Amino acid sequence: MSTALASIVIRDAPGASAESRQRILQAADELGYRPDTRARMLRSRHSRLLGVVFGVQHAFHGDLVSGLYQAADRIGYDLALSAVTPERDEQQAVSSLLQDRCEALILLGPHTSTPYLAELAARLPVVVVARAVRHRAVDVVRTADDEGLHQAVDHLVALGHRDIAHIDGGRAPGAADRRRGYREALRRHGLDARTRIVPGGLTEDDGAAAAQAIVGISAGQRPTAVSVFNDRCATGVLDVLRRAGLAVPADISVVGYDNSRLARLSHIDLTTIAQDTQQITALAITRAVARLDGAAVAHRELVIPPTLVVRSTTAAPPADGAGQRPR
Amino acid sequence: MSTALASIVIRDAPGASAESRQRILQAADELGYRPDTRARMLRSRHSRLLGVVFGVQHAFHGDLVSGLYQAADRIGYDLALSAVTPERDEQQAVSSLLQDRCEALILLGPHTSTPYLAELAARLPVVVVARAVRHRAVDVVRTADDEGLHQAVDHLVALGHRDIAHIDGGRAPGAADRRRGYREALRRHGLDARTRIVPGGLTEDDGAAAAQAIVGISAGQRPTAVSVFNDRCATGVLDVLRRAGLAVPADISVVGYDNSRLARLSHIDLTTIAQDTQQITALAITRAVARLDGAAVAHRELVIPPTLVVRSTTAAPPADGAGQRPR
DNA sequence: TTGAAAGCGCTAACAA
DNA sequence: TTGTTAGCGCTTTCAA
Repeated sequence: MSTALASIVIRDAPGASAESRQRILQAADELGYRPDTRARMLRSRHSRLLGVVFGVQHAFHGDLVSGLYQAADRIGYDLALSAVTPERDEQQAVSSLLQDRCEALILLGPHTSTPYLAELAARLPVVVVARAVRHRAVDVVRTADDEGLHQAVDHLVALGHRDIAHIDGGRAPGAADRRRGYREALRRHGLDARTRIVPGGLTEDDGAAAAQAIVGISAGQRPTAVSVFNDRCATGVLDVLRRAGLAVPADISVVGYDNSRLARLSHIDLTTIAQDTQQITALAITRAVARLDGAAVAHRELVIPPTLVVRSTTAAPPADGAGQRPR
Repeated sequence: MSTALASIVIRDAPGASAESRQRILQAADELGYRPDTRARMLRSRHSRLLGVVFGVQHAFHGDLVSGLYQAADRIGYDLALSAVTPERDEQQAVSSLLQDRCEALILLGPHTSTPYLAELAARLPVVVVARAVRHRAVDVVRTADDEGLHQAVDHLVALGHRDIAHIDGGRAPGAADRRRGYREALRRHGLDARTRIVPGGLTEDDGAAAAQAIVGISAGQRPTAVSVFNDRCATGVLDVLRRAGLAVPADISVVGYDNSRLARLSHIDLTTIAQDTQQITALAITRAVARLDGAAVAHRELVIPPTLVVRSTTAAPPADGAGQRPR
């Protein structure tokens, strides 16, 4: 039995008889043989390894990573994870993946500059997830965030709300699109004049601060509904509103964004906009592999529609119209 | 210039003149040379790579991963991350790391059986973090969880509480020790008779359910303080208590565990027991490397004392002694 | 269908 | 201090 023949069998490649196959497989099993990934990669210039950069603190990235593992597994690719932490920035995370000889990079909600991403994309295929990037060399898979806010606003308007505020995400990936979606939706409903954007952010604390501002508004002037940048921020909002004695949704409705595990918790039970993580992750993997295979790609940017998930933080505005005219 | 000389310079190994050093470094820079980690590992039988298995949904694991990166970086080791997700179990996570030819494994709060861990430890050094494992081949770095609950109970007793319940973590890593610590501390204060353990778990939902049970107790019988398995579970508890109209800490005090980012949020501001993640991660890395170097190890298990962090969810019990006698 | 031989990019041992 | 040589464990020709 030559090593070459063994190689064929182990890789499940064509060109070995059924008999040899069985014998080699059995021997391998007895010896506890494990192919050495490094040697294999060294020789075959083809690692079947996709690098993923994610934020270790982001619950939503966790959901994406789960989906990526599944999608990669289905087509026989492996994932190399590299975390962004408070002390480890995206460039460090990327550079460790490059050393691992990944074939392509998948970046979750990266904050790095477009020029840097472009430079990276010149070296290997780069797929950015959950953030818009305007550069012809960078592939993007993201949710139609403007559409998400249309749905949120439409839902609230259908419930009877006229005074809807938006707590935004500042410079976070996706924030600009969501802000724009909010503005457009209000305009479509002829509510432009009531546009109110409250500075927020990604975290619970950002939401808490924004909610303080809203609580500070006199009852007659206060919005009857708030759409919030993301679920995490929305939980901060919920907490502050309730502690200030405002009932949700009786006094004020709240809509989140992401449909993260947080939103699904029974005691939070947040109405939110769900990003289709299964599809997003599947497309990200497919796209990365398509680039590796040199396949032609029709659309550089894949924009996935989100869906509204109604839970218990939205309802009709107070019957006395507390939010619309002074009592 | 031979490749061997170049190798010496690139690795920053002794044995090259300052002049060659500079010339080679400059040439490498111009060519955009990056050493191929795989080839390097293949040759040197020594990957300087430590495998880490973590739960992608665990905020606390995120903190640990951050610390591990820092500690590994300091001694020139790299980390290979492998996530446990709802669809990817620990064994899968481990086996992908083995293929990557990691030199040692660091497992964060693993749920796998001791026999499996032992089998693993027979192949390469295994350091388990944040869970007790009784096996001579497996190293452990963990917090003195019983001590943590002593501190929580001591703090509450010092504030004047006599009726203190514990919402436990079931079969989660560390839960048994915390339960025991709670029991011991009550006994030490002569409060054995008031021992009350409420079934809980790791998640917000588990906490919410446990809190419902507490809310259901008639006011006179209700504990005036609760220590909770972890911060995540405690946030569920807080939410349900407050919604039921119980003020925290005025009516009831709550202590969490972990000092995770969650506890530090301004609107939660949870009194909690801090695990020393910096020290735990540093020791985990040190220990793994010590095993690789074949160093003698005095104590297989490193148990780190936690510290109490007092925030705003604990205070003296209600003046009317509502929790101690029927009104 | 099988085996022999070459070599992926690097490092280690040795010789010059 | 530098260069030569061999080989890590695998895959890939190519010839038998």
